[in-house]
Amino acid sequence: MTREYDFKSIETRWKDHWISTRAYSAPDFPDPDKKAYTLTMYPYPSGDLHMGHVEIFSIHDTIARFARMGGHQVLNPIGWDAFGLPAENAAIQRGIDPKKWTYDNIAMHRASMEQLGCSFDWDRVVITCDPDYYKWNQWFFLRFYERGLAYRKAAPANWCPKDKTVLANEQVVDGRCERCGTLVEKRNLTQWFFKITDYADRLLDDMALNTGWNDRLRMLQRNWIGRSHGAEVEFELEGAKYPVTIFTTRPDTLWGATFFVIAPEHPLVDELVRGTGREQELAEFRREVDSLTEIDRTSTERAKKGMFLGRSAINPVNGENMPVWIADYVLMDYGTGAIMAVPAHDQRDFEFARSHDLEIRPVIRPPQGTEPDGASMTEAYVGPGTLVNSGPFDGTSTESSVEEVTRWLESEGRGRAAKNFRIRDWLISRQRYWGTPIPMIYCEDHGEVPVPDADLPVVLPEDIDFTPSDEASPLANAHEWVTVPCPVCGKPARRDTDTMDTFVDSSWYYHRYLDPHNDEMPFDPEKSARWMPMDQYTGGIEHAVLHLIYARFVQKVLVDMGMAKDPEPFPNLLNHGIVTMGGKRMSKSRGNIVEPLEAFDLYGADALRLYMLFSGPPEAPFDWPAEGVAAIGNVTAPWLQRVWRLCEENRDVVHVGELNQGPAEHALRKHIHRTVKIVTDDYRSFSFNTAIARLMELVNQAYRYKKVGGNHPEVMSELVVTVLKLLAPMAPYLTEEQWHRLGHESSIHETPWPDFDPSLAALDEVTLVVQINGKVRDTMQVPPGLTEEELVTRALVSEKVQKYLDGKDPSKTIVRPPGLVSFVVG
RNA sequence: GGGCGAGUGGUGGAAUGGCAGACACGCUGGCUUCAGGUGCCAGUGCGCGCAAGCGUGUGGGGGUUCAAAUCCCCCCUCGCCCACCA
Repeated sequence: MTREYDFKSIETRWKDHWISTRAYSAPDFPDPDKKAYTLTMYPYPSGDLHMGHVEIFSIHDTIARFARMGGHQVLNPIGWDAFGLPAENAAIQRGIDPKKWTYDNIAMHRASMEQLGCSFDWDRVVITCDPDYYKWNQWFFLRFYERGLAYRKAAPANWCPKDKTVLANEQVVDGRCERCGTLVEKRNLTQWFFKITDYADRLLDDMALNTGWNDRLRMLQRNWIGRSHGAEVEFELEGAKYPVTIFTTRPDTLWGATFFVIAPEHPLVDELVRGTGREQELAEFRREVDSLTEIDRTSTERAKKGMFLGRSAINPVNGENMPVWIADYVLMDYGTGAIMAVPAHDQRDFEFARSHDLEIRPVIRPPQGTEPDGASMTEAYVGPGTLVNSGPFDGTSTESSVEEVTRWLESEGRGRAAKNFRIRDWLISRQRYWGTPIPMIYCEDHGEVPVPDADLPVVLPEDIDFTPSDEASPLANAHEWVTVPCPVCGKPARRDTDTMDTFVDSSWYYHRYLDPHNDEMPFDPEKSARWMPMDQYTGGIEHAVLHLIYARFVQKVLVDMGMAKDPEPFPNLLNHGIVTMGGKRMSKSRGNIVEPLEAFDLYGADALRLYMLFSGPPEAPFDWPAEGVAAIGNVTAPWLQRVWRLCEENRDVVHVGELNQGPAEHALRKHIHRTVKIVTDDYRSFSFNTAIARLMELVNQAYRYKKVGGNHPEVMSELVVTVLKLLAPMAPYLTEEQWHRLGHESSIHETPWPDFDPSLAALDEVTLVVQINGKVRDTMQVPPGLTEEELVTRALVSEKVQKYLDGKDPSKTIVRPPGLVSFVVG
């Protein structure tokens, strides 16, 4: 009796069963040879799950379940990135308690994850807004402070006027706030930083250890860290007490330096201008620069503005005087904020020299042609060549000149080899409420005093007015909380009222899963070492320069603290593409949301999972078709029905007697074993769409076999069991249900992955393709394993081939076993 | 301005030097059905042809090769990253 595939009751039943039996709980101490730590980036709980989550969870859960069936002990935890602005904004706009809002959303998320069939270990949930978690953010902050890796400084910071908080450089995209798109302003503020720049070299060099990263991600990080090699050179400046250091990647062009430029904000500028009578002019120039937005200021389209300071600098290589300028194209926060200008060989300097009538002196002669002439050049020459007008280095090739000049500078005591980085220290202070309080106290007598470990956590006060303002952080409104005795002297002091960037939370959470209930330490390094490094991480490419760079940095600090052993935490990372509809990110205001709940209701979790997996490779972006959820009803839902019926119709087949196979059975068995081989490879390379395609072919073949009267019990039994197992990681519910209907007591997800018999998986004929002059002229079926001579003989038998050869002998014959012969004739 | 990636039927995609379009969706026709839906079967890149077949075809142009979606050069389009980065 065939029963309908009632996915609703099946999915609900198994979901509850897996939860109540804690089916996916992992041990603390796994067998080192069998452990597999699979993780997906924890979500931010703003509302319920959306289709982007569904895609990543479908991919990720398939990977975790495949590892489990492959005989691994799998740790597959989940948690929530629960601090952050959306909770606070919901609170401000709708008067909801941010904590309640967050936990309500987490509950919705969790229900949807369970419904989707995610094999998470629910005993290890980590929620970052829980004091048991953020206590350890504070503990790490104090350890960083002790190691000189957390420091406070006044600096121009990126300020988002809408969110009313500062942002890290990584959170500013094209001069705008990454979250809300508002133009970012610069503000001078005293803020806490983590010294990620100390780790810049290691962050770059250790990337080689991340063998399971794609090139795109590597490149994004490399660009962001932005290491360049060159030299630091010291210049004496008239009117300055100390020499000024510049960084250049082209020390070999030093003899072509004809002026010196400093950033307008450089602290030295006031000192230099004092007494030159140009103070008024300077103030005006700065006002003009200040009035520009960051976007305008850094636009290469704009003409470069500058002002002569009335001072000169001495070129250390030849003692020449060069005029000192300030110009808006020199940036305070890159390099040293000062440059030597070589207009003949740098396009920016060239443009500036032309518009301000400064000398252009070529010092590189191109390999061909003549020495450029400064007066007639139309653009800077940046190519290779031979040094000229360069004192002792005349005649040196640019291939070696950078190195040689640097050595010379070092021996003369005028400079040294240097590296420069684009990456800035990580600004972690936020002037917002819903985050980890920074555990520092400011005392009139003792300055900044760390909160003693014994007083952790510094708990976020509740019931305060958290409306943000331009003047103070919301926590400043918690007057009773702010005022605290100084840990040193006991006199009244004030707490830091800023909270930490939420990326601090996510930079070490993957260790907390390994010891989630520890109240003595953030995690026991022993326990962590049993599961780390992570075996497979999955997440979005949008975190390429945010989470992934911060977490790698913190991991390296953990190594230095002796709390971790692996320099790289995530050697294998799978990036999934973004999910859109009509090419646009789904959002309520656009009305282009495809709802997971509707999909669960109409087609079931298995059909939804399978649909996401079948739509293309995991890395590719995924654009929902216009029909929305209904697409599932056309694609994977009917196919699952087909699988269901196949199982039901063959449920009663049992092993009976000898395996007397006819040719049809033999062909079908071969198909089964070939499918196991190919689908297993597809799983390993995350090619789930083709794995599903191969399973569809096998199921089609089974229906065809039955249609012609095939009914061999053993072969059909093997087929049904194999299809169920190969499908189990992707469609966990249907396969579990059918597994039990076949009479098994235990879960299909705990059974071993199927093996294949290589002799059955091998093809027993191959298609021989015969080409003449590069065109396919005939194909024929031949046994595998023929020698090259035999293949040629077979090819020549063909009438079509003979027709195209037209009696001529091939002038060339190429044979590529197992199935290609190519003739070339006259 | 620099760098990286992509461009294949009506659609999602497959093939990474060796039969282009696997597997699906859609569409067309047929069977089942009172009908709709479901289910099942067949066809489906384009051109000519009743068909067998022939030609043609992976953004455009050129090249390498017996053989190119795949490798190389130029161009176009789209996406992403970096960007007055010294």
